[in-house]
Amino acid sequence: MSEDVCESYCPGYRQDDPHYQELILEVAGVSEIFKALSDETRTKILYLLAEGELCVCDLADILGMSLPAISHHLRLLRTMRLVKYRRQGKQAYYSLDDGHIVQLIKVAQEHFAESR
Amino acid sequence: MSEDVCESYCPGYRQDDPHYQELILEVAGVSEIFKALSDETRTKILYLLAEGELCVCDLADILGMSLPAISHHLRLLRTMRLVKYRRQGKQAYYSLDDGHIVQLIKVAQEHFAESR
DNA sequence: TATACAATTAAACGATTGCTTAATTGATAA
DNA sequence: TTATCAATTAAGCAATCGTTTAATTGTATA
Repeated sequence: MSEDVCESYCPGYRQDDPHYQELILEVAGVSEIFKALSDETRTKILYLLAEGELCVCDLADILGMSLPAISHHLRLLRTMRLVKYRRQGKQAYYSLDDGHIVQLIKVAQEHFAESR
Repeated sequence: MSEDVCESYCPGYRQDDPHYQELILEVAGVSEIFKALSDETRTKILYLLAEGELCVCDLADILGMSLPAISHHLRLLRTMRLVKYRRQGKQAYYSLDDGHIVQLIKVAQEHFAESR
């Protein structure tokens, strides 16, 4: 809890300064987006769909995973409005619903490449 | 497993096309970065440190959490080379080691704001 | 010295995550 | 209709995660 913090605060930090509280409000909820991308399978799914729509079994084949596993991830991405789908016959074709996400992946990609 | 995929593949997808395998290699490992940001506390820590260095007890005070909890998160961010620290007296002052990360947070912030 | 305190570490826990297998739904084709 | 197959859903499970409490380390000061 916040009771057992040091009593001699660091220079530059004022406990009564609302500045820091405003800062953490700015990023509240943002990590939800990162949570969607924190799983490698989901990052790959989104990156693949950036090329064009794919059905669930194709994704399962490309990623070497089971249909339920992929379907599970797609449901999460669906509820987050990151992907959309259309049914055609037996298949369900998934595509990106939010193109910005791929930009986010590409930015992270650059950082990842630099830090090697 | 990849055995029970549909045998009638979707139009546009060729199983023997190496293109998709190359694609998923491009993003392999990238989700590590997102994992670091998938926890709201860690996102807030990085965002706070973008303003300037802070010691552990200040972070604990600002975020209303215990010292061990904050220390735990800082260790993870440290091993990922996202933050660095210097010791001065009893305190340990943490600061950003990778400024790019904040840019990543800000990009996500825009997307988050747009999707509301 | 001895005491105080910031910080880290260790152990333990409850909650969440990602996968599996099995059952179910929905749509096409025989 | 019946059979087939893509996709989803449900239940169960191991592994991981984030926190807590307690113990430990390291530094400064009385």
